[in-house]
Amino acid sequence: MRNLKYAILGLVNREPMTGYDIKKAFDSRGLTNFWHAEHSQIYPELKKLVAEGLVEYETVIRGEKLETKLYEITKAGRKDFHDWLRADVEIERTYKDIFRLRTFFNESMTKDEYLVLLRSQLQQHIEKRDMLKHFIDMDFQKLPHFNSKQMGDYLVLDGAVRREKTYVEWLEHCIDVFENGKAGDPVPPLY
Amino acid sequence: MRNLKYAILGLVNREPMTGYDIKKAFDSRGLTNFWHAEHSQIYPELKKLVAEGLVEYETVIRGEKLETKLYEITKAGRKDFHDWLRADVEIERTYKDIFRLRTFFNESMTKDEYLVLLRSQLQQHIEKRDMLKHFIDMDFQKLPHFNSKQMGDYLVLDGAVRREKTYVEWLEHCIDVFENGKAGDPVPPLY
DNA sequence: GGCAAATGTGTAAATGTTTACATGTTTTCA
DNA sequence: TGAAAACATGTAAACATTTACACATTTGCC
Repeated sequence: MRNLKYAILGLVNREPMTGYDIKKAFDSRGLTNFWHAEHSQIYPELKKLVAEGLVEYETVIRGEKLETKLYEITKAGRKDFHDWLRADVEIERTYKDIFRLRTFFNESMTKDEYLVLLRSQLQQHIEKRDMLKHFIDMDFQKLPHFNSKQMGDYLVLDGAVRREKTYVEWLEHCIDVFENGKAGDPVPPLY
Repeated sequence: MRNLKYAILGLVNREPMTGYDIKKAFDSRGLTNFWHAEHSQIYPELKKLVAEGLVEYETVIRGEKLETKLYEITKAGRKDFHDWLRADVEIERTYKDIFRLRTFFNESMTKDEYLVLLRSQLQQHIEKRDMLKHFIDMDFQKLPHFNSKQMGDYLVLDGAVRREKTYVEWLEHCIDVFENGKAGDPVPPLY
């Protein structure tokens, strides 16, 4: 699949970067919601991309003697990335989620034990949702221009807020079922 | 993390199963939305769990001579599983999603190229949402009883429907921005 | 000036996951 | 009765990811 390859190519396609910059990008507010990699994965991948001729680097001295490598995408890299980017692909069958796995097995807990877990998750997802909402309100008071990197940042942040919002609603629904629901009640309409 | 370990323990805790049954469970409507494993991962993991004394098996002959292994959880396995199940954990920082990664890089496509991708994703997510909704309407006309495995099935299916519904709304928002949005328009309120 | 935090780059080992290879039996349906 | 689909179990190799080990420089702040 080489997803990391294309994540890196896409970042380096935006502007020349060091491996450390790429790592920071994967830790950043927008990207970290739906992609991530450690530096121990990034540096070997960059090496591989150089070997494949998709990126090249220039050694830059920072300060007195700290050597850093500034990676730039090549023509071949840009072609490869663009082909990947435009590919129409099937949606993923599985989005792994460990808390939902726990929920699947809730029968092995008491109501109260499960409610403790639900409330903890709820609080965390509310905090995350509000933080993301705050970011979007701060940075995107106006719709970004098309074909700006701000547009990509905005759309994925917006998606992350929606995702968290829905996670919160689902957790609230689970809590409601366990606190107030009675076996035999009809399932409330979802939409 | 040993997530596969606990996914398998949880299934075998419900009832004795063969490796093949576990594989089918991971392919089933509810579970496959948030957890999955191939049989090449399941069989070695079962071997490991036996070595750790968390499950044990009985060889059962099916038909004339087909030997199958029916796995059952042990007391130690049940204890280990229950400890894992009740643990209060932090929410995941990253839920990887390749299409959102593509969206992050949409600046490198033309509007029309990106709209083709968006519409294809939209159609697939609509189909999935409706399929999941259909499942839930068929199987859960009444709220399942607490501490039944149907309750777990219901809650995660409900979560999957919500997730798909929100994914559809996000894709529609992206399409709307690219079709009708004008740079400088205010961001529509999200909630 | 000193110290902490951030910048910067790498490797090694362990773990997790997918794809391919490999084989055989049983059930279902035409 | 024959063929296809489902049942059933495994290993090997490649690929992906995390955690730990390892080291050095620069910046910001007190």
